[in-house]
Amino acid sequence: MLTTRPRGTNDILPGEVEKWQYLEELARQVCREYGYGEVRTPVFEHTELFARGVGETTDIVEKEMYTFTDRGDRSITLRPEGTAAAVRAYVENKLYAMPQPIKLFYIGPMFRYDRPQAGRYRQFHQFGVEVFGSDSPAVDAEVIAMAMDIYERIGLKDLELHINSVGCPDCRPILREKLQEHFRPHLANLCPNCQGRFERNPLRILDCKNEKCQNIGRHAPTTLDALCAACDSHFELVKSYLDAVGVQYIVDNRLVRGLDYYTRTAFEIMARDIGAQSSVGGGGRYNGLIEECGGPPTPGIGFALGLERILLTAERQGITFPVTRGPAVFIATVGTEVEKQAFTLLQQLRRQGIAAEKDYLGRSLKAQMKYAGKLDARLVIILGEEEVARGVAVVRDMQAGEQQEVPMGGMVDYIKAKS
RNA sequence: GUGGAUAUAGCUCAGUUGGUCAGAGCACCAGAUUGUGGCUCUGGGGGUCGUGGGUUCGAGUCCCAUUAUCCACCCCA
Repeated sequence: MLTTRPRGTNDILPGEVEKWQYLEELARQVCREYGYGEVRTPVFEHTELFARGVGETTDIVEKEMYTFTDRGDRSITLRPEGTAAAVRAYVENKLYAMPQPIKLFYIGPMFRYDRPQAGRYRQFHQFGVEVFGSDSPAVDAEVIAMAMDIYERIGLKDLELHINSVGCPDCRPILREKLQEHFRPHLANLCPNCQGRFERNPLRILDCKNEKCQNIGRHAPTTLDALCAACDSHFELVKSYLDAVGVQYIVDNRLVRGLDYYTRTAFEIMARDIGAQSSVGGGGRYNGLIEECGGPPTPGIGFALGLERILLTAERQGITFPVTRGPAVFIATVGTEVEKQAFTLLQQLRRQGIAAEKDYLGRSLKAQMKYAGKLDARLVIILGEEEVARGVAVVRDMQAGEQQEVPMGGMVDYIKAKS
């Protein structure tokens, strides 16, 4: 155990971490353009926040949270998602008193106690945004378009955007009743899971993957059949805004997401070829959540993208990220006499903003050259006792395979000019 | 929480019906004119065969347990 990481977690090492940095920077850039400010909240919160915010009956709260009691006897939970904490921060810091809407983004680790499999980990990373304080369908469209924009800039292909409207507190009870009416005669034939959902949240029976449930639900009324006039027109406007900017979508009237807080717009983005866990992102509107969490009645909407799954999709699709290059300069030495000069030169170069490296294992010149090649250094400065005595050093261009003598006094300037 | 598969050098894997089976390729290190990389050649280091039991004269090779990984269910990112 001493040398194995906890189940479902990952080390991201040099070589891999550059992809993460690239992704994160891309997301931050898009946020700048769309006007979203970063919020950094704790990775743990009071358990109660998630129980109330995410929903007591969700799988996340019922069986997937990393919950523990701290030394002060408080129940603490490692955040399983980002929205609840963002809402808490909005309320606690009274951001509702600022000019609305408030547009935030976050990026960081989330924790869920699941059985790991392809694209699913116990510690995983999400990038997400939240907009508080506007119920405009244009905001729904902005948020969805932004997510799609990010995928597109990464270069992901063949993604499917599914959208739906799950109604509001006015129309959902009506749908709920209609659904129960439809499923009641077949109650005994539903899967055990859905039998429980019948009372708690009949909406969820609609997107159950169980074959029997799907058959029974085939002719059930869908979310869109019961929308009230306000929700219906909201949904129509969202679609028209998406149409206006050319965002392709599939209306999926069986899409019901697993978190209880969604109202009206719900959406999910799926990728092919990354296994069963095909969702690379999702989100929706949550007009009741902020009030539920103790804030003033405030509409909100957001999405979250799974970074591991994005990276997995990119890998499967053969998408390459900008590669990081090796050091501009490698300083090789011959003889112990020149070590100090090499070290001094190394630091001078670095202070000029030039990535420079040297050997620290006492390697032979041949081995140093080989090592420099492995590091993908562009130039190698060879400090030989003979040349140094004459005040010069050899600079070798590794790509061209050519080298020449350069006076030590002008070395930094020479390298600067070359790199 | 349920089911299936896998677990041999840093990596990818061979290892026949249990008896030189502890190997290969790559990687790493060193040499091939005692001051020069990328190709080639030669040599070298490195593994309690996931862990713990058991069967057997003898087990990577069979059995059980355990841990981990992978895949799927469930759920979601």
